[in-house]
Amino acid sequence: MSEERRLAVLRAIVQDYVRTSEPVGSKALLERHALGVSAATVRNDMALLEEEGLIHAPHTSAGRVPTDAGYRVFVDRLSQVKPLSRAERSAIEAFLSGAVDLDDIVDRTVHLLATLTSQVAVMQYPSLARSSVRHIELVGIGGPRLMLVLIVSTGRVEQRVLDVGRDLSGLDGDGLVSRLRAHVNAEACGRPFGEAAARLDHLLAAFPTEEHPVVEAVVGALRELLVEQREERVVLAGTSNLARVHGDFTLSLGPVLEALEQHVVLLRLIGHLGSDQDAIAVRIGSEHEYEGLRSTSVVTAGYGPGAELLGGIGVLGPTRMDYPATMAAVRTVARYVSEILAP
Amino acid sequence: MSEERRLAVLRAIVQDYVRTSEPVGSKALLERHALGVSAATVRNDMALLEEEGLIHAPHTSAGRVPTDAGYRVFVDRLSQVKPLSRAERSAIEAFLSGAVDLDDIVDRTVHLLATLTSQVAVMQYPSLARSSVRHIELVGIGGPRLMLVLIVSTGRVEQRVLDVGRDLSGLDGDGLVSRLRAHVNAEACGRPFGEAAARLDHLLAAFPTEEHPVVEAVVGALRELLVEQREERVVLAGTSNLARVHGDFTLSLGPVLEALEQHVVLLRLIGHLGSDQDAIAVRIGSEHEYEGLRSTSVVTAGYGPGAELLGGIGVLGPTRMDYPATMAAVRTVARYVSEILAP
DNA sequence: GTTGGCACTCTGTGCCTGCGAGTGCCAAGT
DNA sequence: ACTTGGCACTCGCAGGCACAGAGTGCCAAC
Repeated sequence: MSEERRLAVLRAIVQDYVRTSEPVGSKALLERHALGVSAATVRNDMALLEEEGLIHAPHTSAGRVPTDAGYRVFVDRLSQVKPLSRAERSAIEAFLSGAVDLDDIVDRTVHLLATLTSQVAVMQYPSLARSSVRHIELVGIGGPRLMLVLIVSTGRVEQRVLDVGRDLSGLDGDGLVSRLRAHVNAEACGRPFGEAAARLDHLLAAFPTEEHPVVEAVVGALRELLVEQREERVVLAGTSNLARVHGDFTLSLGPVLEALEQHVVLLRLIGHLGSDQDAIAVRIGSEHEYEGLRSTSVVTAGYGPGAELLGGIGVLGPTRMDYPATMAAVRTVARYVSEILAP
Repeated sequence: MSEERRLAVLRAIVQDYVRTSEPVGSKALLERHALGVSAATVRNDMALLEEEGLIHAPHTSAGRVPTDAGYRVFVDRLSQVKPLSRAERSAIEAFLSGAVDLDDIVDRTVHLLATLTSQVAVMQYPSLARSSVRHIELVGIGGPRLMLVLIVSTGRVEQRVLDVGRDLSGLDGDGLVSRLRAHVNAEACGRPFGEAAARLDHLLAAFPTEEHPVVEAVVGALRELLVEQREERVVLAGTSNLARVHGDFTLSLGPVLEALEQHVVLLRLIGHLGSDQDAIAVRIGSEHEYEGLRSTSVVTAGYGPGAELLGGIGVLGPTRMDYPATMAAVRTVARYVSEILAP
């Protein structure tokens, strides 16, 4: 019994099962794959694979189905990411480079990935925490209310309205707002979030005492925006693709849809990738922490210009998915997004 | 045969069917509803109702199920929106008033509505077209690139980066940007979109000829933002509730999920409401234009401060839904949102 | 116009059977 | 020490059948 052939059998089983979504038997295997041995031998190998926990028979006398562990071995040792065709690559590039906006980039990317893989695509917005401040804008919007706009190096914009407790609409107010704007930008512009937040502390000294309440309100709100690195947004597309897979296999949609709604869960999913830029992470079925996703697999990659990691994108589908193709799609799209974000 | 009683029978059928989701027979009806007549009489009435197309028997000798037309009659003539309890109302108010942000308001609203009704909730962002300009900000972000930020009266922010074809980073550039900012705001601030866009045309005259290309680029981009009233965003929540209903009834999820992904479809759904602020619109099953939604019903209402209509919210569920309760929830939430957006 | 009764028509369920796919194991071959 | 062919065995699944139950439609009587 060669270890090598046994793994070849596993590979064949995974490939066939992904194609047909039906348990695959020894005979069917021989028809589609030139293994050079007889059905009986394959059966012996299958028995061993089952003992190792890599495949599993739904009932006595049905074909075999890969287990999560089986897919794991397949992904780690038996498959290689198959590169996309030239045509696909240029189509991707064309589609993505048409984007006008950060929102638009994100939007196009998830849709692209969803169509490309016919599965659910997820993308994390370029993370605030890892970005720097490009500009801060203050705008009086009537009465004591002030709008803060924070423009991030990635092109993302965060805004918040706050009440400074004093009417700013007069000329005095305008002057104060202008001075604030200048000082705030001088301290924060171009710096990464953590640093910018720290430097804002020294700002108070530059203003007369009677203006301190206003300055403090503004600085406080800005610190919140910067430090809190709040709600990292996630966008997804292709949910309807879930219905398709639901059709031909027992995948209860409820828990999965719930997971997709809970952005915290999604962020964990995408966030937990290694620091390595080019690595593709695959989480398979029971490997998931979140219970509702135990019947799905997720393929993720990080993106960002150069070695910097701004966020992650990924694809979610049934454990029975075409891993090589999906991994290729995710990797390629991640690369193009990185390029586009590179300014 | 009194018309009145026949409708009472219809009402009873709808109520029972909504509760049990099983075809309701004449005998079962008598047990739960005091109609004061015998089963045979009910059967006669049912036969007539069926002739009118208001109910329908899945097979000979199963109970009856309301048709879409039946639901229509029920909604229009047989039900009244049942007001929410005091406790519910104050819970809603508390939850919504905790919002800090426009994004947050929208987010909380959809989630609230989804939980309240256990169905899918949809909300249209306060529409740009019906809003006015609060402020426009121009920010040079290095080289020839300029960021436009449009702040809308509802608190929404739209931004776009554009290339003006000339380096703005020097002192000259700063001056130009400042003048542009001042002029643009003078023309557009406080005006509704259409008007603001029109007035921007006269701007060119205020600048020396050599600056015209830059001014034109900026004005062009602004016009696009204002006029194009592009992508009106829609947010939804509660998708996982679809799985529940899928469980106990034949509702193929695929087309519905597809519809939910196509924001254009959703906008149509919500947008097509009468101009009347307080009206609740109900579209039932086959009344939908979009085919994928033919097995669902949608309850929508408009919102906005005073008589102004800023957008719509709605709930989507199976035709077999609790219309009075859903309508009550939608209406109440719409009112609170209007209040919150009022200031 | 209402009621009770009766025959009829369905569906859903449980049970049995036969079929076929696929396995496990064994004994023989290389 | 593997590999191979053969054979008995095990299940799941589809089809056929009878049976019970729910519900209707219709009719004759009130």
